[in-house]
Amino acid sequence: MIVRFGFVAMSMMLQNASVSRTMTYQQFSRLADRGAALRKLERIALENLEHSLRLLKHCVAHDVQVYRFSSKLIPLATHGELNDWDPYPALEEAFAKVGAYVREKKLRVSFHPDHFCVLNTPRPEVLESSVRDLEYHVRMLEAMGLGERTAKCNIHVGGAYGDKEAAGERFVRQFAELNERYKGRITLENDDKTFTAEETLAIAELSGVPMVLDIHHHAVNDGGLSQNAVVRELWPRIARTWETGGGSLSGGPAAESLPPKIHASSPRSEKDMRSHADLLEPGHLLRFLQEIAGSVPRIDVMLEAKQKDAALFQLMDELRKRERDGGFRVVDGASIEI
DNA sequence: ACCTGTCAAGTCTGG
DNA sequence: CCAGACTTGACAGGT
Repeated sequence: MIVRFGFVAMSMMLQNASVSRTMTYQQFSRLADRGAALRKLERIALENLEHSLRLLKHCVAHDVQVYRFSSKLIPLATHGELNDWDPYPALEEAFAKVGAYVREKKLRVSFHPDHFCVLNTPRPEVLESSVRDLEYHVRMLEAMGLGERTAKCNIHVGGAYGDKEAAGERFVRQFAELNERYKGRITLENDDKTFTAEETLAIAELSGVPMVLDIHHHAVNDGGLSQNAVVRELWPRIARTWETGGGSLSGGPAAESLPPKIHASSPRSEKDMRSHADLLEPGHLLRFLQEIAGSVPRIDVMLEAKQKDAALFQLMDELRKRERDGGFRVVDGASIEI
């Protein structure tokens, strides 16, 4: 099984390469000339896109093929007071350039809309803004020219609202009502407080979307399910959610589908088990990979460590040291065979 | 140059 | 019903 490692958004190694530069709404609204203010937002977005391309080149230079874009590429993009603003004429070229590079280098990229995108909310106005947030992310992938088979938006199920079962059912119901354009883009990830891996998987299966297993979230929110049971009972089903490439309605030939993806991070400390540590302690991840090694030919691991790319390269250093008797082979700067 | 409170957005808890 | 925590990178305004 080939394991590729990736990281999230920013680099701790490149200087002056922020991919999340922004402007507060208060600052925006203070500018007298609204047109000029919008041009300023567009210039910030262009800078974020240029830096994203720099990040991708940095990835390629170090064999990294898995990368998650920042969600903050276009500042204030989904703000209610800016509904009339279309930033794309100014950004089309920059997005196309990023997308062309992704395709040329065959990178696997994604977005992770954050906790404001809650598709299982009981509040209509929150659902509406969640769909707007989804539209924002999907539109960026489309502007990059990346198809739904390869470029996804990963989200969580959402809140429990005092009745987790009903909340899960509401996700399935409200997801089913979404435009096909969004459905084919979504992957679902278990979270660290509410929806466990088992619960998330059931919802992902009903919705026909791939599931991203976060093994750190599972460790702190396992719902009483042992690590063994995850490997034996859950993993084969999780792997199956990836076989159609996402969405039973939009499923295509398996050859076009993505390898399963998991998230890995280490707890910050014994007292603070949920927060992410600076680096990844490889023991837990290696044991998990070892146990599922026969199940799929490829898997991608998104590292969610505070030190981002630096943590990935530190991990690879560590893996090179353990290679001899670790039961795996280091393939290149960002992948192993296990 | 550096530090601190704040940021558009949601949910949960505790008062 | 409302304030504060949660969480994150970066801004904004101060020294």
